[in-house]
Formats: sequence, C-alpha cells, structure tokens
Amino acid sequence: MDDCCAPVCCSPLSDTDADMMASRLKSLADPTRLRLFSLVASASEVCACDLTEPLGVSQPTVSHHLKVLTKAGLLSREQRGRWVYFSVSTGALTDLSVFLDPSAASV
Amino acid sequence: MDDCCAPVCCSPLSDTDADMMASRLKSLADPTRLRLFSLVASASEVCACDLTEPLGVSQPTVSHHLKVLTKAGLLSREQRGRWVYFSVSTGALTDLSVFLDPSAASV
DNA sequence: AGCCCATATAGACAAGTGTCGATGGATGGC
DNA sequence: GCCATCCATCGACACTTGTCTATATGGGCT
Repeated sequence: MDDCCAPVCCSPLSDTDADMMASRLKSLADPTRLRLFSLVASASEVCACDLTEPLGVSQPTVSHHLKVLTKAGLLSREQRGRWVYFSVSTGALTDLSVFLDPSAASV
Repeated sequence: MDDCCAPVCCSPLSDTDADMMASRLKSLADPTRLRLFSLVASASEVCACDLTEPLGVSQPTVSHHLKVLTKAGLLSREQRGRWVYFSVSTGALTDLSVFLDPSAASV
C-alpha cells in the first residue's frame, strides 16, 4: 500500500511514479483481463480452471492474464495441490481507486 | 456519468461493459499520457503549447495524446483563437475511481 | 514407477500503439 | 495580402501485446 504516489489530480507525476501507475492501469486496460478480474472479484475465490470457459479464450491465455494481474499486485495466488486459486488483493485496487479519485486532491 | 457500469468487484462484467471500461483505462495506461493528464489536472487549465516542453516529446505526440484523452472523455477541449486549452472533466474520472473502488461493491 | 490432469512456458504471428518528421489548416497580426 | 504561430493530420517505423498451438512442469493418484 505504501508504494503508491499522490493522487493524479494533486500534483504532476514524476517519471518513476508515472511508469509505476501506468503499468498498474495497463494490467486492467484489456477487455479480457478486466472480465477475468471481475470474475475473480465477484467471487471470493476462483480456481483458474473455472475461468477458461466463461472467458472463451484458451487456457494459456488465461494463465498469461492471471500472471499479469498477479505481477501487478491486483490478484493474489495460492496453490492447493494441482489447483491454483486466485483472489483480489484489495489494497492494490484501493490504491488505484484513490489515485484516480478527483476529490482526493483536496485532502 | 450515466454511461458507467457497476463496480468491477460487484458483478461479472458483460463484454460490452468490459470493452468500454478497458478503453477508458487504456487511455490512462501510458506513462507519457498519464504525466500529461497529471499536468492538466494539477493546474485548472492548460494550453496545449505549454505541454510539449515538460513532457519532452514532440508536438504531434502531445496532440495525439490529448486527442486520446479527450475522446475518452477525460479531458475537455476549448479553443480560444489559435490556442487550445484543456481541463479535466471530473465526471469521467470519478466514474473510473468508483468503478475500481472495492468498497463500492458492498453498497 | 507410471499416468492424469491442471497449470506454466516457449515460440510464433497478427494487430495495435507510441513516436517521429513532414505537411496541412486555421487564426490573428503586420 | 502575406506571414508567423499554434494545432491537427499523414505516413512510416519500431516496439509491444494478445492470442494461439505445442510442449514442459509438477502435483496427486493407483
């Protein structure tokens, strides 16, 4: 949670902060990945094997997107036996939301 | 403001909503564009001619990014004589912030 | 051991995108 | 009218990215 900068409306971003926040936003800026994230977020926890069918993409593609979201800190991964379960890590999502919130600038 | 769907944590996104929100997120998911947006947001209003230098990119590139952000509804454009001024349209940004807010799901 | 099955990785390919230089369009001043 | 200035568009290019098929990895079962 600490690795987050001031809200975007508050002050001009440094190059470093812009790179960081843009890469987080980029991880959500794809329709398939956003649907995937929404599926995980709506449930409390989802097995990777249950995502391929509703998304309508191949298993490697799902695996790829899960990796991107996990690396961005938006999903947390937990392996149980042969299965892998994912859940949203709320902190990173809150960071993004606050980062974009226009009213956060006046605080 | 009405053309916004339920928060991402609330329910699985439809294809249409995912496309829409992903394209909005994509417009902010570039370091240069995010810095540009931050520059405009930090000031109340900015002339396009004052953006080229602090961003360190060419004038056509600035123009391109401004167009992307304006088309996404995140910036509003106003021409005065030869100059063009930009300011953030807060509504679209609030939409995005609420869309990502994890606590909005329980409302 | 050997076999399934869920997931990850590798490699390839088409499509998208950020950037530039060059040029066009429009507005205001001389 | 003519020129200077600001902005938009065009065309091109390198790079990124989303997707696939094929294959590897790795855990649990008999």
